[in-house]
Amino acid sequence: MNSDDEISPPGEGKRERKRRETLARITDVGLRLFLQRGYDATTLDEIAAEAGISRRTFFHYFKSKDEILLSLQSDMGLRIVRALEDEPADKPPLEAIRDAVLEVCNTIPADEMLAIDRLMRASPVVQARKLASYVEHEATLYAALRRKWPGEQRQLALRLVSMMSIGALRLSTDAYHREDGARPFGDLLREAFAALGGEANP
Amino acid sequence: MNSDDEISPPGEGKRERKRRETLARITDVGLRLFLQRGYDATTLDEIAAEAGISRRTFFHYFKSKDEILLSLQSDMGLRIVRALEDEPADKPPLEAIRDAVLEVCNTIPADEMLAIDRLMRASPVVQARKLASYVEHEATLYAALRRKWPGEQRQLALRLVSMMSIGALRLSTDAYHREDGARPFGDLLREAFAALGGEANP
DNA sequence: CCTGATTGTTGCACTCAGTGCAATTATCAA
DNA sequence: TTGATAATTGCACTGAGTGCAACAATCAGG
Repeated sequence: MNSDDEISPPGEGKRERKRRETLARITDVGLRLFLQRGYDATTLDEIAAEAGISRRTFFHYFKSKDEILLSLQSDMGLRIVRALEDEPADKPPLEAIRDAVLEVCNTIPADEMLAIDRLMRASPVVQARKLASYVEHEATLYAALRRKWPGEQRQLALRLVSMMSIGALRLSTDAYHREDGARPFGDLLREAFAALGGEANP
Repeated sequence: MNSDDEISPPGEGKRERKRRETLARITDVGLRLFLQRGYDATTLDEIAAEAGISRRTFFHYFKSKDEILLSLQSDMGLRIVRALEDEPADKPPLEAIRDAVLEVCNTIPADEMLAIDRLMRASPVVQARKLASYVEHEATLYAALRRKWPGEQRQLALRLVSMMSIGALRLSTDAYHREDGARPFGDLLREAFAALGGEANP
C-alpha cells in the first residue's frame, strides 16, 4: 500500500501519483511566476527550480514553455464539453452550450480569469496558440454536439452552431477584457449568445 | 533621378526601393528554402546568406522567422478586402465576399497553395499564428463590411457574416488539404458558402 | 526480499532564435 | 558639401529546446 499517508485515487501507483503531483506543481508554480514577473521575464530555470525539478525534466512534462498556459486553455474545452453532456437533450443546442459555458466559467474566479487573459496577450505566440485552441474547441464541440443530437439531419446546422458558440465565447472574452471586467462575464456571454442566436433565427 | 536603370514607382527614393527589394528577396528565398528543406531545418543564417544580408539585418525586416510565412497570410486578408470593395454594393454580402475570395484565390497556383499550407502545418507555432490571423481577417473583414454597407441596422448581422465567411474559408482550406487538392479549391469554397448561407437563411 | 525490466530524472554539450549596443555606411534634404 | 537620418553589420549575450548517456526510482514476478 501507500507508504506515505497521502490520499490518492485507487489503483494509482506511486509512479502515476508522483507524475500527477509534479505536473500540478509545475503549472501552479509557472502560473504564479508568470503573474508575478510576466511571461517573458520568467525563465524555465526559475520555474524548474521552484518546482523542485531540473530544467531538463521540465521538458518531460511540457513540450514548451507556452504549453503551461495552453494546458489551462485546453482544460477549459474539455470541461465545457463535459458540462454540455449533463445538459437536458431537449434544450435547444445554443442554449445548452451557453449554459454549459456559464457553468464552467462560474467555477473560475473573475480576477484570475482576467489576469490569465492579460498574460496571454503579452506574448504573441501564446496569444496565437490560444486563438488556435479556440479552433480545436470548435471541433471538439462539434463532435460532442453530434453525439448529443445524432438525429439532426443537417450536420452543417451543428457546424454552424459550434462556430457561433465559439465565436460568442471569443467575442465575450474580448469584451470582458476590453472593459476590464466592469460587467460580469456571464452577462456578456448571455448577450453575445442572445445576439447571435437572434440573428440566426429571425 | 534614378542613377540605375531600374523601373520603380514614381516618387520612390532609393531607400524605399532597396527596402522593398530586400523584403521581397527575403520572402522569396525564405519560402524557397522552407519548401526545399522544411521549415525547422532552415536556419535564419541560411536565409540571410542566400538573401545577401547579415543575420542581424533580417530582424530589421521581420520580427521573427515565422513572420516570413505570416506575411503571406496577412497579404491574403488585405487582397480579399480590396477585391471586396470592387464588388457591386447590391450583391448580398455573403455572395460578394465569396466572389472576392474566389477572385483572389484564382491568382494563386493551386500547388503552391497546397505546399504553403503543408508547410504551415509542420510547425505548431506557425500553424497557430495562421489560425490566429484568421481572427484578424475576421476583424478586417467586418470593418470593410461596415464601410460597404453602412445602412445595415444591426451590426451583429455583419459580425455574423464575417464570422461565417472566415469560417467557410477555414473549412474549405481544411477540406482542400484533407483531400490533397483532388477537387479545385473554388468548388469547395462555393460549397462551404452555399451550405452556411443556406443554414443561416432558411 | 531479490532481480531484471521499465520508466523517470538529471547533467552536459550543443544548436538556434532573438535582443541590445555601438560602430560604420548609405541615403537624404538643403 | 554637410549634417541629419536611417540602414547595415558584428559582437556578445540570454534563453528555449534537443540528443545523449548515465543514474535512480518503481514495478511485476518469482
